[in-house]
Amino acid sequence: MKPTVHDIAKSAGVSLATVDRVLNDRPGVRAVTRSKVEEAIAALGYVRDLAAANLAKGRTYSFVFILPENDNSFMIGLHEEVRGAIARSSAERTHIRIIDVPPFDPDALVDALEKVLAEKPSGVAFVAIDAPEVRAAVGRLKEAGIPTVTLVSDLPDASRDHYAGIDNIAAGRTAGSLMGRFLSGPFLAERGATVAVLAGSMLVRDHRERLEGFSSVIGESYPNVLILPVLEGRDDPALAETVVADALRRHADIAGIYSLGAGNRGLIRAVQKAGMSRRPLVIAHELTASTRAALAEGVIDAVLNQDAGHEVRSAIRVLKAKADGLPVIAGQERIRIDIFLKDNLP
Amino acid sequence: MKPTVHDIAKSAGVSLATVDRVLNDRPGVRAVTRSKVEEAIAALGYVRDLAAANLAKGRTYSFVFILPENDNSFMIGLHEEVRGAIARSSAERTHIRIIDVPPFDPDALVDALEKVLAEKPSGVAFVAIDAPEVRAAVGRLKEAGIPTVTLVSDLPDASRDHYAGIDNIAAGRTAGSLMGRFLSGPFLAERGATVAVLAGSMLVRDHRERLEGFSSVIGESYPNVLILPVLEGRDDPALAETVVADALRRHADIAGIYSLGAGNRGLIRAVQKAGMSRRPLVIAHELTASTRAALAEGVIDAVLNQDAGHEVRSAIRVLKAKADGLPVIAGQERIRIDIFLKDNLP
DNA sequence: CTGTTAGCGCGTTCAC
DNA sequence: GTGAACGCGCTAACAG
Repeated sequence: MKPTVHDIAKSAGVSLATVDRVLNDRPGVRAVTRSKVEEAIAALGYVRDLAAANLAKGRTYSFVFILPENDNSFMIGLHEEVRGAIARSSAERTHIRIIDVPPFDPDALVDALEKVLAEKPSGVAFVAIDAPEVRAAVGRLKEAGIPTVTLVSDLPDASRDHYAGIDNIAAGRTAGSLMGRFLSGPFLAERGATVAVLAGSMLVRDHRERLEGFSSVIGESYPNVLILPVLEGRDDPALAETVVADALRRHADIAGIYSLGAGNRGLIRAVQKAGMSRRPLVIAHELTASTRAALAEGVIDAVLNQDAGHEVRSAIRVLKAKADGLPVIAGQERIRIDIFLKDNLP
Repeated sequence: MKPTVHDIAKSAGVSLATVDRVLNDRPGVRAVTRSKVEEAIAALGYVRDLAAANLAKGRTYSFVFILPENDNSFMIGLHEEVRGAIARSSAERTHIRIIDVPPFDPDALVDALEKVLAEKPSGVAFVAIDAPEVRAAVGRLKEAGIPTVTLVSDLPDASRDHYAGIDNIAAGRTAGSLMGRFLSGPFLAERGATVAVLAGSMLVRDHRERLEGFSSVIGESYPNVLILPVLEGRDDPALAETVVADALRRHADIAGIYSLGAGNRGLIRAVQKAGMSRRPLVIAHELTASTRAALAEGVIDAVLNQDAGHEVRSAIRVLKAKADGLPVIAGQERIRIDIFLKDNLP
């Protein structure tokens, strides 16, 4: 039988209340008594039953997700995953709330973080914007003892407790590797090839990192590949279509396109309309309805993906663990860079 | 406040015991009373607190994992993951036990399943062998109301409740696609290329399925690629080395190797020793210490992987859910076909 | 058929 | 400082 507080009390010759004070290290216990209890705990190999403890405390975890009200498919999917978690949370003793903030707006994010701080929830998850004010706000949360998790986009050197997202440099490198290898045959040979990169904005950290990874692999391993100046589509389908169409017109020799941001609907349309004799090789991020269809049709050749559902569930698990002062299972919380070809679509 | 059994009892004008009988649909309640209670439950939107219920019941889930005592890295890793789960399970009210069985031995597996059936655990996970006796044994477990999950290798048309593993046909197709695209440049062009396939044994279903997927993609999309007769290495490094070395000697033009089973240490040695002017393109399964090193060094070009940790955790979650009659989160239980290049190694 | 009562393992008053 | 007693939400005896 697993030892309980009763066993400890008996073994240490004290009462339940004293054991409890030691367990939750509350004041009002003499050092001698305390160590007696601690010995008993160690000797019996006691592990506290968290479920029973939470029941007795009537504890309920309250988590807040701060999400940008972006209207690209990925962010919409992320919202949905959080809503799914909310729907399920009735069964677990967990309350989750979403706060929407305007995208790419550090001040709005800081405002939201401040409001959250006042509520003193059990934990906060948010899509970070890489700005000093944001880091300062996170610091205040940490001081208040509120666990924080960054979601999708990280806040380096900050005091967040965990990052639930992919390694964007590695993602960019992976894209570069695939691009280089896939191009090797039909285009590269001896002549070299030209590649376009479509980003949302170079102001966002994850986009910068992906570009960095991509460029470095191309530079190291595929010197015959020329990368054109980055196109910025602001994660907006309409704008993306325009800039891609324009680029395809001006550079008839574009052999590949790496889309490292969102707004892929526009990219897909531009490629389809271009009606080139030989389609460029396209590698994009995030598996959505449109990228999935394009992959199946052969308009896109590979999709790198981060599993939003995994990110949300992971954030919740980590926040709960941090709130309880428990360790996490590292392997379970590592967000993979999924690579999808048309052959391994889920 | 979340409604409790007390609220229902009051609202329905009955006692706690009656509410409990209805909730766990136990006999001894008049239909009228029952429906009164059910109405109250629906009206109040009651959801039972599983943690409290388990506490009261003193319930502890007991799960059994039946694993082949194979000594390849993947199976060893799988064992480790289960042991990790066992280590963690002290905190949760869960008991997990491992039964080792000789590999590729249907009778031994059936024996183990029978023994397990006698114990009446809360659930069973096992690496299936595709044989009628095994299916029959699983049927008996189902009749006894014991949830079953197949692990890594499935049992089609059987009454297992869930399969925690990858889609091996899709994995084979993915390998085929990568092989075709990666080869397109340096070799294929117009001349065509020769590819070798190394399997463990064609008697195992997952190996057969991978080959099937691989061959069909090559056949459909890369008619210039010639697949040599399958080499069987019995998942044994020494034998694998022999057969691969032999194949490389006899076919100087081998441009690619797809290793769809285990024993990759041997394959890697053979390729390294061959000292060919131009190394064949190698795609293998399962990320282990040796395949990881080979990937980093460029001896292997891509590794398809199934996350053993995910499979084990998923199996446990599913077994628990089935034992409680609860639904699972489909997205969380889908085992991905991970693709690793040297750039996205975890 | 139905209700009463005593716990499950733990946290929290209150007295002592 | 320390201990006894009650309750969290639920189940499991045992009465009636």
